[in-house]
Amino acid sequence: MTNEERGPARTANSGMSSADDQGAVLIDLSVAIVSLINAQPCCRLIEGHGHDLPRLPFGPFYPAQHRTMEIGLRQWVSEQVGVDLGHVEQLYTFGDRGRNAGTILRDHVVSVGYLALTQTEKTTSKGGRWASLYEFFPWEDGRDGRSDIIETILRPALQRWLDSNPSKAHADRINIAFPVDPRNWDEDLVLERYELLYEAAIIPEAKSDERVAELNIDASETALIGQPLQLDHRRILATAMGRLRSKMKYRPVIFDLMPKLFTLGHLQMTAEAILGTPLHKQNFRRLVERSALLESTGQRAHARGRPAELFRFKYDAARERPLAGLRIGAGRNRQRFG
Amino acid sequence: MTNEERGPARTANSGMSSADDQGAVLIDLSVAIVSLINAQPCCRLIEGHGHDLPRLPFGPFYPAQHRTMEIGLRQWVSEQVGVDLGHVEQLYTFGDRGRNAGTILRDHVVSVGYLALTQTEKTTSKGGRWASLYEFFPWEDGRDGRSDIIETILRPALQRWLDSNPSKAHADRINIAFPVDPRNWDEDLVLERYELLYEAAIIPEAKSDERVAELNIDASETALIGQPLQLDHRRILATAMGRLRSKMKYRPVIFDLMPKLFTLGHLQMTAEAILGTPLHKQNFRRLVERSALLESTGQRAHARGRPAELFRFKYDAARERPLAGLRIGAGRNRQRFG
DNA sequence: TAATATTATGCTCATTATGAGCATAAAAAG
DNA sequence: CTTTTTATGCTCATAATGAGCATAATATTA
Repeated sequence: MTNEERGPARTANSGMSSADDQGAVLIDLSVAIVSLINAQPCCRLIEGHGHDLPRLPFGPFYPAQHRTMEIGLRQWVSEQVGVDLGHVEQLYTFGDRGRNAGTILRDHVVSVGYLALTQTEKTTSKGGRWASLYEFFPWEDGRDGRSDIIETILRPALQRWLDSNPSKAHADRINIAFPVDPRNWDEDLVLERYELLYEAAIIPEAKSDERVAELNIDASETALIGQPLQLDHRRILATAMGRLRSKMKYRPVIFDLMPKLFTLGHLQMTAEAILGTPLHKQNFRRLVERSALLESTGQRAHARGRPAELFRFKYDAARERPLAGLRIGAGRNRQRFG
Repeated sequence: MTNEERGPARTANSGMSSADDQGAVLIDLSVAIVSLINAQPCCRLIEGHGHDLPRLPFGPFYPAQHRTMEIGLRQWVSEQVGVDLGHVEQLYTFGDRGRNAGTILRDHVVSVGYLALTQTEKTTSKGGRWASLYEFFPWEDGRDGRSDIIETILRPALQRWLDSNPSKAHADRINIAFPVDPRNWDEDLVLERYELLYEAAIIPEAKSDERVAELNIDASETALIGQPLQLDHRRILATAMGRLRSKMKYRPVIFDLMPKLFTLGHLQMTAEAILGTPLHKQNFRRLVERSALLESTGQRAHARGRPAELFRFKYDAARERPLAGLRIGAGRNRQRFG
């Protein structure tokens, strides 16, 4: 009879918080709080002090105090960051030792990453500040055409990496993450792109990894490829951004970023900001109308140009079928920038 | 200056495994190992002893020994269960205290759930046995028409729950999870259905929850709505099944369940077994051919009927675009059972 | 051996979803 | 009053999808 068949002995008998238990671990909850500010998708950031880089808000999870991790998360975010969260979603649990090497964190910390959406008006702005997601991933913003740094910095650096270590698998990954034909760009692959750049030692955080010797990029170029963060927070942010982009297409989560009343133009601007890609206005309108997720108020918004109708998110419809989001770009490849 | 701004003090100074640290936690890795056996999607199960229910394989994570959780998982699964895993994917981290109440587990255990795919031939079958997923979720198998127990047992019980606690939100959830028109059945919603039945106190495991008073269903019917598992393992299994069904549609993970050579009929049977729904044979063939994920060997398989061509998974194609899976049922509602 | 059952494969057809663009409307800005 | 700007309505070609008809090639069995 193996130990497995008996069940995990350590949990079945006495206590488990004895100091010499080799499995004892602390749990941190890290959260990417995303909101839309001035047409930029932003996240909440806590300033670093001294030599420390900025970081995401994170706090400990005390299982004795909170029935679930999400409850704990909502509470300390509300208290310490001053933000009331809308949609909250668990992303991934990082137990990777290498990524914390050489930092303030000792071993045995596992961090659970979360994505949270909020609307800026619901914020009282206690701890930290808002920063655009594209400060960390400049190559992800393709609203005004694909960023130059892809061709001028990233692709050459990736090529150097590939040359020093030729492999068909690596070449394929580069072609998927950063396709030569921009029509094949897949905006969901935020994490895949980040991990590729990390593995290729282009991202400065890779220096902390025990498996990486030295960076594959000049110090002068480092500033151009995005703001680094503490620990693996930039990775968590990449996970959050990828998940949000992907989820937007089949669940109506975007409305957690919108105010009560909004125009279709505003909604489209929000979608474009998150996806980092321009959308065809008439088709976007058709999509939204067909989704039946909105209801029109009689009112109209006056800004520039022709006044637009003000819509409201139809909560009932959302509950009836949370299945249908805005299926943006679900189908064939569209032609972008034309 | 709040504690948040300073950074988590407890991680910044001395040790963290002191016995009186209120945040110390043990981490268990639980895994749904899925394989296809006799046209049934199965998972590896460890028998319970005495009063214990069967359970999923799970083992402790020792951060000092394994660089990542996945490495730790693969190792003890290989040693203790005797299975070499193919695709491995983290599902969710459960820190929910309520779900463990009244069980052998004390507080402060957080379990990280995994989905793993394997091919039965790679198994040496040390610990445990294989059990069909549909033993735990009989309502999910719609290959031969939607199961009777939906109408005879589940819907009446859900209705009783709704009556005792009327709410539009609950009514909507029922309609989404168990739509009256079978064409609206969404096979991905495995977890949503399980959680609904759990909340409605139809699933026996709900008895262990500190928030649930008594079951909403006769003891005589309990046996018909699936085998219960220890702790929250049935929930993990539901998460795994939902994730697998959903992922199959955009990533070629199904090939981790297939042998080297297979016919299109075999592939379709596998897809149907996982999805729990019949598929149109000619259209399935068209889909697979268009995906360009397969390459034909010259060989043919002789069984009953006309011999079928044997195919092989084209590993290169997969690497070149792991983006395209078998987009089964990605589009409009198909007519099932006609 | 001939008929039948069974599985595989090729092909058509109608419908819908999607990408793209033309044209017009209604306001603000100059 | 003209220009600019944003909103909105509509068409068209093409690709994807659901459904089914027809035929091929084998095993099974009467």
